[in-house]
Amino acid sequence: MHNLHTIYEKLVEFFGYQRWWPTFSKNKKEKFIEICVGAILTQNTAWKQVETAIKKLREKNLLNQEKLEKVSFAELSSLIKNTGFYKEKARKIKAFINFLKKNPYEKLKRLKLEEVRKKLLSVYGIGNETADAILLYALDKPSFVIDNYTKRVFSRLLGIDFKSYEEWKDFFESNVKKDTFIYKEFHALIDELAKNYCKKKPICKGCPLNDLCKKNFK
DNA sequence: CGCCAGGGCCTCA
DNA sequence: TGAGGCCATGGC
Repeated sequence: MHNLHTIYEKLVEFFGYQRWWPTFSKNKKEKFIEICVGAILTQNTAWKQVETAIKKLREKNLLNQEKLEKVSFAELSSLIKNTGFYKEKARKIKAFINFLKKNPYEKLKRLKLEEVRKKLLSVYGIGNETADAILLYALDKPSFVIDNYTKRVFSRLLGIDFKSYEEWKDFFESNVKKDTFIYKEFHALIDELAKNYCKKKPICKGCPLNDLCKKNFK
């Protein structure tokens, strides 16, 4: 049993609450769509690129189910071009919108986490991380999100290295209090640490977790 | 110029 | 079930 809460609290103290997922939309359903689309667009892509693409979609008033269904593949892919893998991502967004026709927001909110997770994973372009991001940030269900940043930070920090996504997820879910707010913040804070300090080439000077880190790069 | 970014699918052992 | 190739643009 690792006390991950000590790490969590140090991160909160250092970076402050992150209030993820960052969105422009205020309307509840638009926000839902924006988070899901953003989760697809950010696959292996810097968030900065996603912001500009989301802004373009928003300016064209495309951030709703009906419009995203109608918009042509060519227009959609051109609007998200800057995020890379743009044809793949346009296809993925279309697949997700199609999924929503049979599984609207209200239904997903009502269903149990595991049931929704299984459904999401069956959609083209939604893998483990994207599914968990949608569950946690778009549907407010306590599903811990594992990304490459999480693996990098914690393999250095604790000297652990699990093989599968499920093992990583289980590790966090069995060692962190099952709380949607904490799951959201913890993941966001891990990413913040990874972007600013625990980079591929780590910058250990000034890292808030220096005294806890096994690697202790100097 | 090369490396990297809030992954996932497909193929092939 | 795991490793490797592929998708691709933009920031630094």
